[in-house]
Amino acid sequence: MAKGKKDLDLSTEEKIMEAARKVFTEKGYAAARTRDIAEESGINLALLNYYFRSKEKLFELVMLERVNKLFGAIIPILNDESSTLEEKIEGIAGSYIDLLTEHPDLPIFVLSEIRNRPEKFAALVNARDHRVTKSVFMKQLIERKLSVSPFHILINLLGMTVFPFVGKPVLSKLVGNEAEFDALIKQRKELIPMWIKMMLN
Amino acid sequence: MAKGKKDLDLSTEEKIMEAARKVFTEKGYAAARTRDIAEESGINLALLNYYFRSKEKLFELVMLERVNKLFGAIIPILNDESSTLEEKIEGIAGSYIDLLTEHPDLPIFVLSEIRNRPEKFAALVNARDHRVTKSVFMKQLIERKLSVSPFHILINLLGMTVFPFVGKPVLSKLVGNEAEFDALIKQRKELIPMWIKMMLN
DNA sequence: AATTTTATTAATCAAACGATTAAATATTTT
DNA sequence: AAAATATTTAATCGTTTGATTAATAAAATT
Repeated sequence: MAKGKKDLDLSTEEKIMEAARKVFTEKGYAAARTRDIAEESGINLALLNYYFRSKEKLFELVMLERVNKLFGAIIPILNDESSTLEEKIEGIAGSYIDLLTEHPDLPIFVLSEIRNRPEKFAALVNARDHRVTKSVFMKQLIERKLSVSPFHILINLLGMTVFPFVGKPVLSKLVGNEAEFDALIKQRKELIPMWIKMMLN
Repeated sequence: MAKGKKDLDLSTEEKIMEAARKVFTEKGYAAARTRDIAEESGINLALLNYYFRSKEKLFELVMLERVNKLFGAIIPILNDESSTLEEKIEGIAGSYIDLLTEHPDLPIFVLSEIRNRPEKFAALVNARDHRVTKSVFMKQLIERKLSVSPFHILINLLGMTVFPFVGKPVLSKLVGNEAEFDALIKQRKELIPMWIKMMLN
């Protein structure tokens, strides 16, 4: 075996990954130090390079996970052949709000890292591109013969759903405290589909 | 005079500020190097510290500018005593889209820096807090006796307006190219007020 | 049991980076 | 014009940071 791991003891390797997820997501690539990750996972600094070759490589793995998580939450819904347009709208708002309630800084992490180094991460997005653009969801929108581009509806759905999390550091203070803000967000699981459906006429 | 500048030749100081705006906004605080800023402004590295004491202090100035720009675009509109609710909605969508078309990475810059160091920048937001919360706009929303919290309307308005810029690196690829995406955004100046007004009933 | 491979540690390297210093040049004040 | 102050430069200092190395411990293989 090339490297005698991966059978049972993902232990050390997985401890590093877990710490990497946390530190990278909290601070972003540039501000995260390999020593932070080592300390967070309770391992020796050299082990990070032993298992992952470099900070950069480790980050790429974390980034890939995050992008997959972000796209993975909607792509299956967008492409479900058996659900109606309305059901998809409910599904997207619902599952995204659930996901982002658990991982509130997922979108801002991914978006700001992509913006910091677009060349590097363009491929990550492009690879998942068509599964949105040519989705059943988009076809169903087109069938409705809207007076505006279907992309507007998609942008509105994502904007109303995701933006509260992106703007959370600012918005939660406006609303009051974080608990009140979270309560508002929970309400939006049902409100957003209602508003979006209004736009379909 | 304590320091013999600020009469005519803001030249050097302003050259550094200009470069700092660009480099910080492009890369974020952590990834921006003082040497980048020096090179970008064509000055000697030591001048940065001579004029601004430290990278940190220089950044604080840039950050303050950015936050002011972001809030400054809506606070006057939110608090205009003479305009109707509907006019304010049109004004916010319009002026924000204009501002962000010129400075597309303003929101993601501010939001990600606040998220990276919330303690440091909490005060910046708090100071401008009440001018949103207790704005004429919010009062006008309350008068409408909506079935949902007025904050939902504010979040929707900001979400639909700002999110396209936050998500631009991803969304513009979905839509096609950047030009098409910009065209869509331009349409939204009139569409967003229409959608928001629908929500007021 | 001996040997080879894998895992882990402490120490350290080299480059990057923010910051400072001391000297030189320019500008302002007297 | 001389003196004082402000501006600019080149060189360099001290840390931080990603990465490596050499030695050791543990595990797997023979």
